[in-house]
Amino acid sequence: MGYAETFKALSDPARRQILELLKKGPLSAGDIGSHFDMTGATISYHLKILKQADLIFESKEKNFIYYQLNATVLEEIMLWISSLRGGGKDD
Amino acid sequence: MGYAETFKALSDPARRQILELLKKGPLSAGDIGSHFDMTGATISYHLKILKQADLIFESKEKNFIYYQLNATVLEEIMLWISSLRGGGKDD
DNA sequence: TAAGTATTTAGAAATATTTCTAAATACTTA
DNA sequence: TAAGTATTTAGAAATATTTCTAAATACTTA
Repeated sequence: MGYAETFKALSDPARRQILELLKKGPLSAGDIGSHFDMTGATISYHLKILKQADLIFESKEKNFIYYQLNATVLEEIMLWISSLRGGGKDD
Repeated sequence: MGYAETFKALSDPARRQILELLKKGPLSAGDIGSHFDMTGATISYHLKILKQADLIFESKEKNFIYYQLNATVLEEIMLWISSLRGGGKDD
């Protein structure tokens, strides 16, 4: 909720990479963490930022928490950027 | 040069507003500043960030420095976001 | 219930960001 | 050249961000 939150979330390389991983499908926090050289606590922090920006959502299953990409907010960002470029038009 | 720089630049409300002002055409640093409740030095700082992110460029004329929007980087950002949503497709 | 696995939360330390004031630069015109 | 206008740079202070370690929570299964 709010462009600042979204852009700030997207400004970190680790968080962008998390989104790219999630593009292929849901992953648990642990799975995500295995791709990074960071502690689980730090991964958890980044996931929280992404969650707060509504860029991902979670679903709990058994002992895991699975994270998924949420495309809705990305659309809004695209619209904002579009309006900047063309004044709302095509190009 | 680099998504981090671009998204970081876009994460600040004042900087986004500067881009929106610039959408209508070039403005001097002073003109831009008149829209904000900040010192000229702070405006200058934000302009530097936007410049470094290649979101704007400047042209000197007389005693003024005029700033203009640079749409090129916005395209790149749009592509990155697009690839996240659809894997490169339409939706 | 007890022990184990997955993840988050709390708190601290290091670093980055934002803003200001004061001074410096750059250019214009009298 | 001198004085004025526009803008940036330097340095400091306040705040925010990122990362860690240690502890807490939540759930599962023996």
